[in-house]
Amino acid sequence: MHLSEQEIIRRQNLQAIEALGIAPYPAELFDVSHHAAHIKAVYQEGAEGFDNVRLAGRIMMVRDMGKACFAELQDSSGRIQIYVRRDDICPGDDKRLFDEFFKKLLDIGDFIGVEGFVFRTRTGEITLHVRSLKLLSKALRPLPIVKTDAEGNVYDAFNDPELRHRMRYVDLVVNAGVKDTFILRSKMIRTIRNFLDARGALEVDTPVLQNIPGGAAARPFITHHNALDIPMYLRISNELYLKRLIVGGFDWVYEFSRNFRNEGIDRTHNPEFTILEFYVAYKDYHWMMEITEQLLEKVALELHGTTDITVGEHVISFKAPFRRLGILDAIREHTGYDVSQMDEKGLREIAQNLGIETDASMGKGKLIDEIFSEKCEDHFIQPTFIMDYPVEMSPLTKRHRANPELVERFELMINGKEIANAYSELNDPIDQRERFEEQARLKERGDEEAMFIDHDFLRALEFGMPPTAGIGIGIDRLAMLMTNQRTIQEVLFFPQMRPE
RNA sequence: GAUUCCGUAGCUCAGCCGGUAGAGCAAUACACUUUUAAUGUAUGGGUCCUGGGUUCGAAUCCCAGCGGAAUCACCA
Repeated sequence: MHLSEQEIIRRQNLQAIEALGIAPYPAELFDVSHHAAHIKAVYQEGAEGFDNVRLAGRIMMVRDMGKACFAELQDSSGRIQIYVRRDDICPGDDKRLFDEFFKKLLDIGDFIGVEGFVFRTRTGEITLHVRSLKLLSKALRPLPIVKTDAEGNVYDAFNDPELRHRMRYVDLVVNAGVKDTFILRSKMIRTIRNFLDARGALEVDTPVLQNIPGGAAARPFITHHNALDIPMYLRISNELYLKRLIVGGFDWVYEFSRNFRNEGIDRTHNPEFTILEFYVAYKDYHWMMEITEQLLEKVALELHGTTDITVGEHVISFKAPFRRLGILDAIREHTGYDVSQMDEKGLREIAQNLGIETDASMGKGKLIDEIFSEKCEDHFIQPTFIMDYPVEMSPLTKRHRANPELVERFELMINGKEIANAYSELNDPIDQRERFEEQARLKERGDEEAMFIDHDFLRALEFGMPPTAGIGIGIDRLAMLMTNQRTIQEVLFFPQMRPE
């Protein structure tokens, strides 16, 4: 095992600490009474309750002044300065606890617990004057120290994405703001959960390991069940299970579903990701648009106190209602072509005029989808419901009430990206069987993402499913918007990477 | 999966017309009793990603591999 100079020194310090009779990893609890941020927020001179304060955290910086030191202690809430004077922590003749242990053997990154009283230094810094100090855990590796000056300039930032993501624990300790992103993500999920629960929705758990990976068009991860000796799949979607629960008589079910798709990794894709799905009986996709815009408006308000959210160069308004636009109208708006009455041949010509590569396998629906995603999608920065997709692309969606070539589907576009996908759910079991059979034909022709036929799901539909609206909302992408992050890796604690 | 760029001290980076490996922070030692990213002085620290090749000589040039980033493809 190769150790750097600094690691060797820390191991020597560890041994020296033990030689002084001090436990480097004590077992007993340390009774924390306060947190740094709270003290800094509420402390006033002469205030009660600040004379027996117990804090615990990492030492992040030491300013050595000889017989006294200033140090910065970082706990889960933030940093606070502590003042350690030799004669306070070593009242007798034996000064080793300060001269040896504190000044020489403690390192940046070590966890300590301190007890003392809060005061304000002559430069105005709220500080804990330490009366006693205890080592709680010794750190054997040096942290990359990031410094920030009074103007907010950051020096020596720990900013290599590979190291930050592989060692997120270090990233969280040293990079201010990383924690805040994840706290905001958590608050976002809590807000959504509260919103749904308040309306009577039931949070449910459905299988992650599935026999048939249904509900979406994607390549699954395959595994194997030994006792049953059958292949199993990590779910690409939980859609078909939530619909079974609607068949069973629940009015509104939801699940934050961790899905797995065996596809590329880039700044908007991770092999496992989270989608909120919910299904509501007796509703349609118009109702779903209303509840979705209310939900997102609520999330923006809870997280930021405003509906205007800054995302990169844009300010995005989450104020409901959002714009609604048919996909064919969107194409007319951004290409000038009216494709509503066109046949496949006409669509192919237009696609080619627009510089889109086409091939013979593309049907009408696929061509419309291509034209939209190549030429239109990027333009929808403000939240927009794109509605009424071609039927070919949507095997689980009810046909449009007024136009049988379309389906009652919308995708919510924000910042040029799809954030949500929703339908009036197909509940006609005969139509559903035909659509599955069409998918099966595509699969036989080599389309790896075409859907499997799920006979049990068809059986469920044959028992009868009420008219239902359903939606999937990309939680990671929504978190990117709400935290103004440009990569999915920044909103996942441990994004997938190649093993070291 | 394709293309381009990158990989040097614990961290951030320089060095790359081939000629003994550099800086700042961090570390070590000493001095300093209230400091605010950076007190002063001194010191130590590197399989220059890995493996091959060219060369008298490679961190530097060439090839392959590994890892990362960006763009594209697939997808949410």
